[in-house]
Amino acid sequence: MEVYERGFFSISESGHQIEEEMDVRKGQWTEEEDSMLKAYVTLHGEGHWNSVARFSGLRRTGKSCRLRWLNYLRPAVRRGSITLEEQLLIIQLHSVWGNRWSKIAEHLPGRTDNEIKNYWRTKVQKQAKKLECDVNSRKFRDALRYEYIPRLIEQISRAKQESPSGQLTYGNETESVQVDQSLLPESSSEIQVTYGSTVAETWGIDEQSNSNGWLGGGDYWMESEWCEENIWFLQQQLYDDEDNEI
DNA sequence: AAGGTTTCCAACCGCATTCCT
DNA sequence: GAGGAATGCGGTTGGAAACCT
Repeated sequence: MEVYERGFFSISESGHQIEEEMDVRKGQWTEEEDSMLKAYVTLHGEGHWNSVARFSGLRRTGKSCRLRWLNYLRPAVRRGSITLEEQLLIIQLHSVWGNRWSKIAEHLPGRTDNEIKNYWRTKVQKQAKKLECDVNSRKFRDALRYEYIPRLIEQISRAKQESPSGQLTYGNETESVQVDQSLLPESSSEIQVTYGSTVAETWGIDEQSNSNGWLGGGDYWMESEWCEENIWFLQQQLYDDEDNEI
């Protein structure tokens, strides 16, 4: 069903402000609208979204056109599920910048702020809810630090070992990813997470993996050098992936 | 198979910031 | 510098798809 709403298009032309009232379309974009927008932006470039809305023939607001282009139609947009490296990077960057999604997105080539925000809300916040704590709480940060991140690193490492050529497969995807072994944590020190069993269950970690030496991985995840170094490294991985895809 | 529930993500909304005159 | 328009950002919502009973 098509949804239209009476609204104003407002653009400036030769220094004069022009306002025109017309029906504004809302809701899901059709293929036809997508190709109209794509064609217009390809021809005239990005920006001036109110003009795009007016002159492309689309009955959409400038805001809507911008969002559709940035989150979906832009050639650089990377589709598909978030990879392990990306998950790790998102968690790390979130610990640095909080909910500044666009800032985080800058470090994940091809990913949009919207996608990252959605990932955080649907995946990470869900885990916090299961643990009955706030995402910003100490308890949850520790759960990420001592349980989830080591597990992610372990998975990346395992995938690397299984596929020494650097070809990692996540679900249906095949990606060219190399993980620097030196960034992986040393064997476990003595740190114990008191609510261990609950957390382990929540993250889907079994007894075997709990005792394999990764969990409670000591101080490798401290806010300073490790973080910056690792963020840099993961970024390189992601940029490399992009190059390989071209 | 049907109906209910949950999950996921595209898109909207309002506010903040930047840009332009 | 002021004011208004354009753009950007983050929170939220709605609906389709997937999953469960």
